[in-house]
Amino acid sequence: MANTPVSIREVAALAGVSLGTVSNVLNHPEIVAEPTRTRVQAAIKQLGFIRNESARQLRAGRSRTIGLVVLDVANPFFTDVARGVEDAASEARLAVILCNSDDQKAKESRYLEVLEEHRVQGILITPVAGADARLARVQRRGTPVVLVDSRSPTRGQCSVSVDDVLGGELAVAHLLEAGHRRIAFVGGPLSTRQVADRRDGAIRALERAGFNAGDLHIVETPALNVTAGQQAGATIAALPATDRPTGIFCANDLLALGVLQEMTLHRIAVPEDIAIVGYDDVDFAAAAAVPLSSVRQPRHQLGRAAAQLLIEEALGDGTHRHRQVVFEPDLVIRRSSASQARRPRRAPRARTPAAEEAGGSHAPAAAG
Amino acid sequence: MANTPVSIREVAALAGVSLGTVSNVLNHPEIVAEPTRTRVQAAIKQLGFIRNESARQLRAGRSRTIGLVVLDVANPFFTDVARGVEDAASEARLAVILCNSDDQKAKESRYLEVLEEHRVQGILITPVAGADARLARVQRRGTPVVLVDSRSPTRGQCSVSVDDVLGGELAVAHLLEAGHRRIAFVGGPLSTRQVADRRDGAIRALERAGFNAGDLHIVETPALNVTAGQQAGATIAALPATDRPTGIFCANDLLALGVLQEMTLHRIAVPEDIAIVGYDDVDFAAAAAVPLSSVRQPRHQLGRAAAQLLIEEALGDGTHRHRQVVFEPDLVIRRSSASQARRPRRAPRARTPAAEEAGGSHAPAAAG
DNA sequence: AGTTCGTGATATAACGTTTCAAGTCATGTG
DNA sequence: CACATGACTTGAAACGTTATATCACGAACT
Repeated sequence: MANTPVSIREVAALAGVSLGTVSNVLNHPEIVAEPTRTRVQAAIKQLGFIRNESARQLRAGRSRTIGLVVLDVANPFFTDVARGVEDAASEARLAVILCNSDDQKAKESRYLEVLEEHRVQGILITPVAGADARLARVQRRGTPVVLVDSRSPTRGQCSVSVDDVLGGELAVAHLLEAGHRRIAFVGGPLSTRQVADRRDGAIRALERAGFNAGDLHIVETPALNVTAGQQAGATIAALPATDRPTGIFCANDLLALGVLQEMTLHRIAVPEDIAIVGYDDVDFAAAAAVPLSSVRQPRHQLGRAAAQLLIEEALGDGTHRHRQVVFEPDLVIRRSSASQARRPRRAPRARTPAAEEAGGSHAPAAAG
Repeated sequence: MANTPVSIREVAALAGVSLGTVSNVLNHPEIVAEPTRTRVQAAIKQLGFIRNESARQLRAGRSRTIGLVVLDVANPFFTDVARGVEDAASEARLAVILCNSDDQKAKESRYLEVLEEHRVQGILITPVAGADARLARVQRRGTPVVLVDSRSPTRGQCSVSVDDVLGGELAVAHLLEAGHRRIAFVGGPLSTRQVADRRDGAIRALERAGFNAGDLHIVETPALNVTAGQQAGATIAALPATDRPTGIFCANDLLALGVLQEMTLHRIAVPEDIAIVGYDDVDFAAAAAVPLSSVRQPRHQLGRAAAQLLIEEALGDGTHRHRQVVFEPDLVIRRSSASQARRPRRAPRARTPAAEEAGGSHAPAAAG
């Protein structure tokens, strides 16, 4: 059954040439005479010869693969990044080994080892917090590293990331422009870089509009999921209508959907009473009961750019300079934050009757 | 910068032993004397030696990796499968090369080639339709193949799948038990094996309950997404209330969410007027406006089992027999199909007032 | 005819590891 | 004291490929 794979040598024997010639047919077909070439190719086909990549790599010193280490393969953010990486890699005829660190230092470390052993061209990684020393060692040994969705503190490597501060600013500037004056930020834990950045962006937007940082009503959540959003939503709904924020910026879409559901439950109309903006623009955002405005990150591009930087560093002419690429997110406006002036056509039917009942207090009171 | 990686030879020189001894420290540490071993290990550490996996593989004949080829990395079904595969693989100290065929024959073919060139231990694949011959060739050349979420027609390889017929039967049996008599199936295209199987399961449930196949109201959709669900929902909502099905089984959760939204839009209460059951139990099912009942597939287990079969075939003692493993899905009952008898506590607040208006016709008329 | 090219094909030496037969050397035995 | 016995260690031969230097040979020149 498990017949030993055919080697270049057997192909050579069948074609009646030396094994060097077969190698040439494989790698430099133009230098071998036409009749010989076809004869060799026929032999390859007949025997079902498949190159042994290990032997090839051993000779070449490095493999034709790159490693991608993400925190969670199940997260759509990373799957989109992975596709971007894969696109760029396959253009350069490189294969991608996708590794899932699960945000665990031990798993990350194990995978870095595996990737180094495979002599990958380079490693793209969203590192687990505090794994800098480990990465520096990998790099020192000669494997290029590019950080994905995190920035290098030392500038000792390339990185690609998205400007989360700008994302937060876009979201809140949009809410302010729509006339909202009492604005809340829902998200947490605030120790997460992304969450903190988005909050800072929200504050920046407020300050640019003449408000103070203290005017942002912050509802910190323990996590970034729907349940946490529901809890935050309940907290907000419990506020007296006169104090309640009229615009909510959530640190991600799952939170936003939780908040949205809780608003519906408490008969607070979205967007009439409260406008909501999420973050990430997940597939479901557009398909939610009230289509969700959201800050979209160029995830695919992020992966592609990261791979390109890596390829430039690994295969380039040695003139490579480390770069920190920062992408700009953009805001996708949907019904959840549609300004009252231009209500979407379907609204009268789409709105729950609850919205009609509570729908009187449209114009949000100015709040400082 | 890109210093050449240190080899076993340099380690040997530093430790003052032969390179064979270093290899033994690496692979059979128990046979080398304690002082020598520690000396070698110190040298390894000092030089930052990393095994060259290519050289190792070249010697060993096969690599320590397995390939996983999926139709779509962004699909949560496959990401969960991938995690299962990864779990089982890492237990066997194997790395996983994850490839995304994007349902394209050419990409699949290219990746199979790459995996064969890497001399992977074996390949786990959800094949693109009609790629059987290609796979057979791979197998003939000695690389074990295990089919994931599809069954082997020839029984020439192992396969793992989930019983979609049973899933459909569970869903519809549940609706029947809750007293529904007019039942619809929403899904398509019916040429997809999974969709057809789920429909057949629905029919089986009906027949077992004494109905005919023709009693199933089939709404075929062009795709399995939210938009298609909304369209199907609109079609159903347009039916006169007396003819309208009271129980809907959707071929996946996205469709179900679309249907759910459309019901809300038309003020048809879920589950009071119409019960909905989806398929896949995606993350969002539990978090939907009305938490969605759904048929859950053991996705993680599917991947794990597939990897285990492959490992058994590739590394086993040669007594391997091909097996077709079929998992059983199970039904997760949530509010979207809660029987009227035991309404959840929150319902009175959660239901839209529309539900009250149309809520009179609870008891569905028997239909055949 | 002898020389020089040029075109193709060949033989050979790596690449870094693992394995295995063969070697060394102290220790205990007859 | 010679010798067998272990316990380690060593050296050399693979594994399959690619690159490089070499070689054969006919054509085109002196």
